[in-house]
Amino acid sequence: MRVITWNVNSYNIRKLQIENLLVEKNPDFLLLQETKVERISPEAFIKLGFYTYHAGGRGRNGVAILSKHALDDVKIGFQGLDEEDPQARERIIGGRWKDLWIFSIYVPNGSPVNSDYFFYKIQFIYKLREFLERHFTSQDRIILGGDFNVAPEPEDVFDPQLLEGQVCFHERERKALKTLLQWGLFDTLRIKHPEKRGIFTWWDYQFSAFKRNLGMRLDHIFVTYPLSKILLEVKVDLKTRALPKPSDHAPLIADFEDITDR
DNA sequence: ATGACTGGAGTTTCCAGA
Repeated sequence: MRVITWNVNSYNIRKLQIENLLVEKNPDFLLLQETKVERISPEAFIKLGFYTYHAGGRGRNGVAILSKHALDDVKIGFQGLDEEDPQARERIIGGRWKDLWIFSIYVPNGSPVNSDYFFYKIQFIYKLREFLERHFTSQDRIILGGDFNVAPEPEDVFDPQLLEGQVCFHERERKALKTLLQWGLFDTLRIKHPEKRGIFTWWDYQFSAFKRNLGMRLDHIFVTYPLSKILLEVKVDLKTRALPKPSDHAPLIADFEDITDR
């Protein structure tokens, strides 16, 4: 079973790259963020053998799951946040296949640091933990994939001294993310690559950042314990980031043993 | 040379991204 998460930075611009990724990488689930559109027409993906689940808005945000398997109990937004903020409905979509729950998540960017938006970002992450507590236990099979807009550790940014206190690497953001993980989630990339530096999923469009590998690891596939035990490999798809007209994020790919009924 | 990017909205320049 293969899961890919990718912040596409505009569905319209990246549509062909998305189709190529489905064909070449053949995932069971492709989680998308920043579709920036209200609607995604499912026809092209049906032809490739994928169901489309999308929650988006005009011009920004937007999350989707392209799935080989029909999802039941599709959830959009979550209680405790979307009453206060309609945008939360464009930031999380999930569904169930057999006893597996899978979510595509786009955490707010939060810039600038210490603005209202920054604290909304922090609150979003804590509310996400409350959402998990309310609906699941850490023994359930759950995959949370997406753009979390937080680099968890100093190893996850190109220059921790330079970036300390900046958005996406601020102490408060990292603490919130740690609290989320402590509910019972495992960072799949670090299970397979515990010590490696310089593994990133986002590079600025400016400053030839990709070529110089000046990036951050902001996109994650987090899973509960039962899935961590059947994890096979995790890697960043650098080839897609190196294409002409790329997203500023690269796809992150996690492979698992096929799940069995239990 | 002291810059340098991309996408969307919507009309010529601003906002957001991270």
